[in-house]
Amino acid sequence: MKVSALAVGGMSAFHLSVPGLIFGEDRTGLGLPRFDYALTTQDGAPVDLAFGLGVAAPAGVDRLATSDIAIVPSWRDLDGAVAPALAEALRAVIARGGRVVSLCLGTYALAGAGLLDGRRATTHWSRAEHFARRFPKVELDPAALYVEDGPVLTSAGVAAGIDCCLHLIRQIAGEAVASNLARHIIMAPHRAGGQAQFITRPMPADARAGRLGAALNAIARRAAEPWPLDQAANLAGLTRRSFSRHLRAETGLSFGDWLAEQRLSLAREMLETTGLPVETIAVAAGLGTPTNLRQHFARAMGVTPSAYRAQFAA
DNA sequence: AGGTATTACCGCCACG
DNA sequence: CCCGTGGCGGTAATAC
Repeated sequence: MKVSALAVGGMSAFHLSVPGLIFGEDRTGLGLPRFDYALTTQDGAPVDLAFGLGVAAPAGVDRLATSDIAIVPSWRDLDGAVAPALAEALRAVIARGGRVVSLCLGTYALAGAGLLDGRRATTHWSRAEHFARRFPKVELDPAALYVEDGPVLTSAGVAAGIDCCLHLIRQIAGEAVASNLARHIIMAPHRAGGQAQFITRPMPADARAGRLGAALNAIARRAAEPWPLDQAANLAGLTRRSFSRHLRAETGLSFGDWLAEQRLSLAREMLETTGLPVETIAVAAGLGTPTNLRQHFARAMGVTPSAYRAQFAA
């Protein structure tokens, strides 16, 4: 699978590193496929990034155009037009059945290329107002971590960009592999796209640090069991009020939503890797009844469990 | 597909 | 005073 990221002059190397972290390194040991990953620039010439870093030997837009996944990790000229060659390359990716992904301000490039007209998208919150004014035809969701609409996937700040790339990995290689990779790069197991750009900590240090993090890990590991709020709070050594508050500050979610997310993750994994009936999976994932499972699936994923299974198998 | 019982959520405020 | 905490309780959501 061919994956390319576009570097533009003056951008931060940090943004540009995100796709490389996910697609550029050999992660076959974690169950990922081997990606053919490369950096590109618009004219194929080297560019200088911010802070004295640079890209020495990039490929050109033709490489971008023929990729399965084309990623634009940032963008600099927020008021200028997108070069026709780049716009054409991005459109070509979609025309060939590939996917175009933006991180952070990269959404400007996709919008400028006309890829987002009539579609839902997100970008960094600090530019939401400006973006909305410039691209009124784009349905901007300034609060989301990432938004998927057809072949186009857009995301918020850098940390959300990692969530977004993990989302791609989940679609490519499945829930188990994606969680594995998330653990490996010390991210929270996975944050759903819909919520919470405005959390206090973009890189959730809940990764095994602190009482809250430790408790959440323990609960996530046994998410299928019943977890009354008081019991969960107790495990963290907090009152229910403080527990709820900290959890929201950390993840942007209420405990109920957070727990449902963990259970959905279990359910997805079982749908992907087993042939068990939906009823069994609902019980085994802690979601109780198939009706309940279907409801959560519809809300979070927009598909029924069986459709998800079929889609994943394909 | 609707009704009910249970639980969670979160604004508010007093406290240290 | 500032700020995190913990309890209260009306309202909302959830599960079945």
